Amino acid sequence: MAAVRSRAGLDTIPMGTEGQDGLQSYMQCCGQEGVSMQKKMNSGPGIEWSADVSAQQTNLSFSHSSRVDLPYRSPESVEMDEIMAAMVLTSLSCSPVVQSPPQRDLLPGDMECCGGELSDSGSSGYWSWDHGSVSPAPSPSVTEMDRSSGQLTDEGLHMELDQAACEEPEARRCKSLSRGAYRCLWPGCGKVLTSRVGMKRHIRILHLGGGSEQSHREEDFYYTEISSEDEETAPPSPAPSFSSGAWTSCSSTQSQSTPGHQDTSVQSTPLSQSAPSSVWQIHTEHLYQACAPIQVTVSPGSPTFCTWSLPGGVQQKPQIPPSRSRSVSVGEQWLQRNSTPTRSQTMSASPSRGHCSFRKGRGEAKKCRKVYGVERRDQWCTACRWKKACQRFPD
DNA sequence: CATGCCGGGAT
DNA sequence: ATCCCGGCATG
Repeated sequence: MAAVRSRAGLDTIPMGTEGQDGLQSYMQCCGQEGVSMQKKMNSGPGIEWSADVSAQQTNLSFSHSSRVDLPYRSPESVEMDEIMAAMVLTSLSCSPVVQSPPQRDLLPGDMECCGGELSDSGSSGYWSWDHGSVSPAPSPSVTEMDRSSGQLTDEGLHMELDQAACEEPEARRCKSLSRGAYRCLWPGCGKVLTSRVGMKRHIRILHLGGGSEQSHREEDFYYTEISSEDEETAPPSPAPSFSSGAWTSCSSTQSQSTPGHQDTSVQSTPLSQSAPSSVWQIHTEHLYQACAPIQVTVSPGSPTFCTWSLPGGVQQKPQIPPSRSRSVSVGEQWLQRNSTPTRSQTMSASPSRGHCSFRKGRGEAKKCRKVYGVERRDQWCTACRWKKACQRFPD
């Protein structure tokens, strides 16, 4: 979500109000483009530069994306002049080679650890069962970002994530919301730390050489945040996903084919996985439909894809009261071995439960009403009593 | 018209 | 979640 928002929202604009934070990343990401920018702003002879502006801005918004939501704000606000000065400084000292490379990377580590959190995010409603992996809607945005921001270069990212993870509480706080890493942009450095403070210190000591007041501010301009908040929503496992993009996000390396193609392919192979979910959903919509017969059929009946365990919700209650007459049990048995399998498969074919309300013509099977008659309505199956599709004598 | 059951409301 | 019913489709 955040990614999407930020993508569109050109968060870089409000740099004046954001202070250093906004600016810093702005610069880092833009590399030499920053130069053109500042030149222009300084009311220079911008003819030569003006051409860049548009392109630059687009780039900007992209690379900068993940910063927006950072709760962390540098307390001090900086004057425009100061910012400009810093920009010049940075742009001059940084070679394009160093700046251009990795803009935003996927941290494999981060991706792994996000699985747990998601798994329990079950919610009410139909998809309660595997929600964690299905729901992460934001994932598509990740995909887009990846594509748009060029290649994923992991160089250096792996370096200090572990050690730095325990650096500063403050950084932790930030991390909790936007698990970011910070990459040093100093020419030839590229060091990555997970803590902002740590990164500052790194820059101050190693690159700025000392702890002068001046450098205190400047270090902000020499690192960029590599946010991984995007990835954290990506499903770690090959879970079924109906929203295109989820798979892409967690398989940036394995999925080489074009996105367009994937959409279709999802229907074939992954469908085998995703389909059941829809089946569950459909069958559980009304408990009376998900009762004994269907239950029995679905879980063991389709070994192909139903290896997963059913959630408690699907466990049906003993639907048929003990007081059932003989004919009742017969009907159920018949039902169990006949209709249900066909039914479930048919339904699974339709991915969306939405309007699969094709009314099958009136079946030949006698329903409870006919069998027992209205006068013995209490012997009907619950579905029939509720004027639902008869579950005892399905068609 | 009788029947089957979807869609939706009530609790 | 459970129960019920209006109303439509079908034969």
